[in-house]
Amino acid sequence: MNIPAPAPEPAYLKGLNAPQRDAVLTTEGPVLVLAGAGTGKTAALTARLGHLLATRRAYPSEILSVTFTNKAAREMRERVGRLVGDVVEGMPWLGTFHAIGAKMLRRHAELVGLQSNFSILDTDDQLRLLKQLVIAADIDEKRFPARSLAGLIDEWKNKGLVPSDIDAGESERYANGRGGELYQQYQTRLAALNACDFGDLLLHMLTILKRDREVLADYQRRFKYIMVDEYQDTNSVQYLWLRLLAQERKNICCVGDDDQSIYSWRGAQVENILKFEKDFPGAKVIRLEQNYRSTPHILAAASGVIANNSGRLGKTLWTEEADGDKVSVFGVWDGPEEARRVGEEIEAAQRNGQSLDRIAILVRAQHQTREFEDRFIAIGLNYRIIGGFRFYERAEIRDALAYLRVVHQSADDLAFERIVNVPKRGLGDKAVQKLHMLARAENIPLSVAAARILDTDELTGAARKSLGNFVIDLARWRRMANELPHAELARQILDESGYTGALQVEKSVEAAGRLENLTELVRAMEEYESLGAFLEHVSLVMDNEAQADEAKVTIMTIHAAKGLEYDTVFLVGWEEGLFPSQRAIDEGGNASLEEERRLAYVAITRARRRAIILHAANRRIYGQWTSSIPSRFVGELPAAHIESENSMSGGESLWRANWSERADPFADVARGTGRGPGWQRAAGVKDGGAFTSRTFSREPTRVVEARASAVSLGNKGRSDLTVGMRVFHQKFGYGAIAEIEGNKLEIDFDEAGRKRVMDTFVTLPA
DNA sequence: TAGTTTAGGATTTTT
DNA sequence: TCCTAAACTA
Repeated sequence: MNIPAPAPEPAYLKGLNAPQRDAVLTTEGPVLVLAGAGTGKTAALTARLGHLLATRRAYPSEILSVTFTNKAAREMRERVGRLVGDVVEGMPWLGTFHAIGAKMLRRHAELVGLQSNFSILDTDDQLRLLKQLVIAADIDEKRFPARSLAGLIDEWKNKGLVPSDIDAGESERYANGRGGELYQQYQTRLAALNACDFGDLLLHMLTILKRDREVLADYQRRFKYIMVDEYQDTNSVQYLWLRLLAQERKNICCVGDDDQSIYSWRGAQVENILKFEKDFPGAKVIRLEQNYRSTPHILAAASGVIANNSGRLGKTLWTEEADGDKVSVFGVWDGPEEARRVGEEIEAAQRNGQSLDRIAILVRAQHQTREFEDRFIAIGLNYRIIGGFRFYERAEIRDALAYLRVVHQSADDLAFERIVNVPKRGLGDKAVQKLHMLARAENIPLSVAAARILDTDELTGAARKSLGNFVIDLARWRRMANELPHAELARQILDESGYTGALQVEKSVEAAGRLENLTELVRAMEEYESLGAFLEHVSLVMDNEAQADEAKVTIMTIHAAKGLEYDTVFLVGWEEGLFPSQRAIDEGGNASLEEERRLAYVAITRARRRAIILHAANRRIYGQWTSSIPSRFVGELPAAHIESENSMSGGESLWRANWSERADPFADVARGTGRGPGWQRAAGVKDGGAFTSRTFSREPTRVVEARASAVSLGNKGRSDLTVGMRVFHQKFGYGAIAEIEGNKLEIDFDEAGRKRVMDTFVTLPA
């Protein structure tokens, strides 16, 4: 008898549980997947993508899948690739919000007054630009730091507000109501620089989608399916942007976990996930609750802590894993002892055959890493710190990139300013100020102003000669940009500019490292098809995966650890004032504390087998020794799932004396509320992998060439000047106009003799 | 213009 | 305490 063979199951469904399958197979209509920590979210998401492709519901180019981090995008691309093969290479709309925003914006740049080769400024450029504007607006930068304006503008952009949306109340938040005005000026300046910042990548696109029905309709038609990862982290622009795009077909699938929302300070709106069903009526909500990562004790500890938060969507995580070890809580005397203790534990784990790669130390704030670094150096333990300085943030890399930016996009004044005197060319503040003056008066980029000022006597001697050479170099490099492979171009620029030369002369250890970094940069360039594509990559994909050579313990912030997992996790510095941070306690009220608690939840759920929580009784903060009490989160851990130990040299009594004598609301850290459902057990989902993204964006239109002579450009001069008139010049004093040629003047100065100057530099005598 | 001193300030940071 | 950015001096 023939028993009908069951239909062969597609490979991408293998190993998925019922709700995961549901998430994969529900392709039509809005879907919200509430995925708790370690519940196989990425597996479901990638399988869903694979399913859409394998069943030919959509071509790769018809699926929009957005993530927040490059790492997540890379991982998804890689995993989908494994499921469906090379088709994934053709998935042009898989990426971070910003990368996708940039890609779209390059196609429609002219709709918001940009050219398609616009530069993307990083926060450093942004700050320098704002500083200039603040000073120009005669605002006391001491009282109203440009940094806070930057934060404010960022916030507005995250909310989807353009300058005209800023009302008086909002504007009040900077320099007595001048916030809106400065925001407007900033945007105007960006347009002149043919540049935009990170926020603009999304905000400009939102403006276009709202204003241009054709463009919107085109994308709505194009994207048959939309998938969003980490939905709890979306901010308002991202939300509005998604809603517009999904409005037509409504095939949107958002995956997230309200308990892991830890970026509200960056504008993320947990509300977005909470109101999904309202935004998309008839939405199907799927909960992934089986945890494949951690032991029951770890899950119980995490659940016990997060249960103290209100307004959650609520999930009940469970596992099939065996009990394992209870969560350890160690009280130690001070910071150094904490580091010592962690070091010992790690060495013990190592002796048990555990790889350092599977161990992590999670800190609340970056500065906590130092203590461990010091200790690990002392005992010779391999470690790696995530965060800190990234490759593309190093000064030499940014300098090199600035050279390339100026060559690629001549209006990029910020890049020009950065490198005009690097290496030292004797072009200091004064010379740059003159260029600025001319550039502003004539409404031209600095690099053009540089060329024009040479036709005059504004600059003399060494500065003039030096700038002359620089202008000639720039012009040559721009010419070469069209002829040479871009990596070769970069090599030549670095060489001919004297940049590498200056480093070679230096002969210090750092200089040698910098040269190495530059070599590495040039090598990296070779992987991109054009200079434009490379620059796009570095501005958006500023993470460089640490290459995995030897096994190392990882030290990083909890924020950086989101989405990762380790066998053994040390959670250090669980003290009031550190975690939760003092800021969260003082400001922001309950909402801030709840975010800290979610952070604690994220931290605990990174652990697969062992979680060790530490708190010190004394800690040095900004050089001051301060005694501290255990974090309230320690008290929220369910007693049944933890094991406390006090390893302080002075013994328990001393420790207690230390903090119980201070009338402290948390001195009675209640350890035993006996919270926590009965948990059970599972397998592992692993993060990781590397993929070097290669980007789109063909070489843009020819760069605007800086001319050595301004006359040919036919600038019209000032109409208020005539030959014979007496004028005043800052440097040369009084004189009479002998000749006028466009915007350039020949003047016989009383003291200085005959000079050529730009008309913008002279004034009529009073 | 470039090197040196001093005052202030100091979470988390996907892009 | 320690790092960065601005004022200061050679």
